[in-house]
Amino acid sequence: MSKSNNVYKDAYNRGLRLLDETKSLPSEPELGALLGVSRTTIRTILARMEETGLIAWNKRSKTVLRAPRPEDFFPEEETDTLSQIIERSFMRRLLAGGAEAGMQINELELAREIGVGTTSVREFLIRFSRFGLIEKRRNSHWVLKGFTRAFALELTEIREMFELRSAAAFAALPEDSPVWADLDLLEEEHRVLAREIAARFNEFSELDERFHRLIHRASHNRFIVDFYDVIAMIFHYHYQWNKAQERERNEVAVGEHLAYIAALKSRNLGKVDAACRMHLKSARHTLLTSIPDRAALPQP
Amino acid sequence: MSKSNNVYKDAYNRGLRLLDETKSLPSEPELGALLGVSRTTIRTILARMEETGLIAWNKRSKTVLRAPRPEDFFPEEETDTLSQIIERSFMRRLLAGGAEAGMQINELELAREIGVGTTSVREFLIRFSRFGLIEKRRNSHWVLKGFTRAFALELTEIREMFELRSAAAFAALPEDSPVWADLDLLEEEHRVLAREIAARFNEFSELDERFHRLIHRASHNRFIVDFYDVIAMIFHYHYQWNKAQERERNEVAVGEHLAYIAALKSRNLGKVDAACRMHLKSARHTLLTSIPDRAALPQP
DNA sequence: ATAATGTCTTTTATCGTGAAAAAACATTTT
DNA sequence: AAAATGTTTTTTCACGATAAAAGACATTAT
Repeated sequence: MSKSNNVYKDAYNRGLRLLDETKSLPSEPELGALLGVSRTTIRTILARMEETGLIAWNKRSKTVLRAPRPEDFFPEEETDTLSQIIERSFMRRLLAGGAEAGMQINELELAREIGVGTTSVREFLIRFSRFGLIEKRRNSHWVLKGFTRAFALELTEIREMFELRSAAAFAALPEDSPVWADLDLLEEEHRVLAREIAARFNEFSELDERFHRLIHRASHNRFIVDFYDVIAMIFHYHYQWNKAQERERNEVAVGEHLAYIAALKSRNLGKVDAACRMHLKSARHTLLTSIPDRAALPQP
Repeated sequence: MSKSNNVYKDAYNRGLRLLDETKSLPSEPELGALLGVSRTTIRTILARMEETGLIAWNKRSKTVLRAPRPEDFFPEEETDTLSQIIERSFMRRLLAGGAEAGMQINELELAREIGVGTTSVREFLIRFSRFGLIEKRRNSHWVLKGFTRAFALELTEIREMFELRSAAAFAALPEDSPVWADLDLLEEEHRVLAREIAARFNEFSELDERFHRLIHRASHNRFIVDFYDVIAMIFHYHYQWNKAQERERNEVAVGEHLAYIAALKSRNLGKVDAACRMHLKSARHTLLTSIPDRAALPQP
């Protein structure tokens, strides 16, 4: 079982949704661009669609025969990347408690437990190491540094530094920059969400990420932009884990975002700075209150 | 050839140097701690030392029989880690020119060219990606972003942000912090180097790194400390590549460091800020002048 | 002539395997 | 009893192999 065909399965599922919209499918290169996969994969998808009677396929003509049924879709869990699977397992262990700082991480054990090869686990750990939560001992095991208060403080310190700078850069962008239109769109989405917050508060975190990424992009600095990956990752798992007062928190945050957006649109650096600080302060507070305040272990 | 024994060879070479100093070697665990390897490796080393008549080994007694000769050492190139080998090859290609931004990086080709397995190359590229010079296209090749002017500017922007903050944190450290002693030692090393700069200017870059790392450590922020790896890596290869006016540049830098150290010792935040800015400005200038100013490619 | 399809080649992603190195356990020595 | 040595087990590192996916080339249709 050297490589799973999740790319094909995921693209196939997304391809099924196209069938609802049209009577016939576009050309293979076009489909490839649409689904973000190569023609090779597209042809495998088309072959199966033909086989299951979804389309009639003859060279250029790809006529839709019937609408896809639920059973046509591949199961969700078969469409995940290996690294997604590993990440989820790893984070579950990490957040499930019992993951004390200083603990050793065993590649082989992890691989066996998840049921994958060691190579994939190694590569995951290397990628993951940039989040600052684990560290490699040369020629030996990884060490867990722990999702501690210190970690959260270090993370938010950088976040604040970067975001204040990005926000200032954003406000200084010329009138005709396309980001202002993006910001308007985001503002509208925020307003809609604010109105229906009671029912849709759990949609906030996705909006949050898009908003902050837009701002960070104004820095035109790859290190700042990339650092948002660390924040996004932490917040993603943090929110899965800590649902306390989620609605209230998100409601407050939406309000802060709107104030922040207004400040940006005013192009008044003082106001931008104040609104940004205000929001980051409460984001930090939220993160910190959710971390159990156990003493950090001494560094070995 | 599944794994080279470079750990053993490197530790063996370092172990040989111990023979000059004593008549008999310490216990196995002690040797392990000294050379930073496991007892298993120590025993392999001792076995060979016995075989080649360097020591007489019987349980606890490890008597030195003769001084090591040049031919006792393993060749330098056999002591390198695979990742060092790959890094060197990769950077040579990157700096040797012909490495335009936007160029594709082929794992298989790299592996074949260097004569290693693909896994090692993949792992290297993943680790290397945090330097911001390459980027992965999902399920496909890596893309070289290029060692461009933009890169240097983004790098130095972060560097300046981080170092100003670290320097301020450093100056605010209490009198009894051990860092002041470290700083005194470094200051003395700088003075010695300044005196003999004509002959020893090439020793500066190592001192430079130690100095800046000491300052960054005062931030107590893992992201700041880790970021220095990016800077160190860039400067390391940059200096190998660009030897123009090396002596003059280093002479100036030593002077700036001494002023910077004096400012830190004064604990006057204004002075620290000024000295730090002054030094970082000339560091940035040095880096920028060495980069050919070819137009950056449009992002795809 | 351009753009699609059909076919073949190359590259990436992942695994199992085996030697190097670390770590754990058992035994001996001081 | 503590610390060393001797022995065994486990883990890390790196490779070659193989299926999935991408990409390149050849052919055909508009």
